[in-house]
Amino acid sequence: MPISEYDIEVARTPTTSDVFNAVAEASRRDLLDALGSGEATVGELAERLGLSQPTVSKHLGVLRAVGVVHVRVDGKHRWYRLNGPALKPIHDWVRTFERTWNTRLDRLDDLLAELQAQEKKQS
Amino acid sequence: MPISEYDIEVARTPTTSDVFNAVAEASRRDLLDALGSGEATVGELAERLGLSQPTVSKHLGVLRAVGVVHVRVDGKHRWYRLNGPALKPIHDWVRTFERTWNTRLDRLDDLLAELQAQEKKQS
DNA sequence: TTGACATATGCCGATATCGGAATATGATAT
DNA sequence: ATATCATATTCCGATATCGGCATATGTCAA
Repeated sequence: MPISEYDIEVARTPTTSDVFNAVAEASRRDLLDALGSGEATVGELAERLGLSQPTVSKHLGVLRAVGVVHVRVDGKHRWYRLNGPALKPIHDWVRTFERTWNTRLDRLDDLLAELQAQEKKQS
Repeated sequence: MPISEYDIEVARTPTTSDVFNAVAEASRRDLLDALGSGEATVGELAERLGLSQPTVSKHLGVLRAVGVVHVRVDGKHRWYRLNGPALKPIHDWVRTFERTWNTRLDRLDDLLAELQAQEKKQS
């Protein structure tokens, strides 16, 4: 009996369904961290993180599917770069729980400390 | 040939391995959102979210395993409550990318808006 | 003790994951 | 045209997921 394409069974949620799932894997978080310092090539990332090339390509594929990285093709190289804003949904969600570990004043402290650090840098 | 207990194969990362994995599932995020307004019972949560009782119990089990919820036993009821600080690792990680979508001034705006909202509430 | 209620647990089928190995695709240089 | 380098894709085995359903555990009340 042919299975209808209409009744899809959702067992595990695909990693490409949203950013939360994509980022659940530690290696993928490592990749994003590595891309924080700028564009990088698949080979570079593989060496830096000690992962095989296919593994890195696959992980980048997932990250690309949810839009958290972009690619720039350059000859036989592919430069991957971070697309931070795609992570905002996570930030926004977790932020609603911030009050449970931080008071408003704590956050003000954080902000001031940061401004000071910035001032130092620019002087 | 008997398989040694020492060579465990890690295919998919278990949802109980860390908070990131636990929170990857949308239903579990919904549960945490629901618990944001205070303690709740398994039955209450099941009805509020339109999930079956076993499903809720299992999800809460995962959330409890990573410490993001705590339980209080009360007769035949079990009151689950949020343990926000367990979400901090997520916040801390995603925060390092905040600069990619928010400028310092944007965040100052956010803070001020929040303080105003708070003032309104207390007046 | 028996029964009703609240929750946890076990088993199942369908499915998706992850890394490894092999191979395909694609671009550049000779 | 061919060899080489960089990356993507496919197939595989082992494993974990998720919801449904049935059932076990545990608590209170009559």
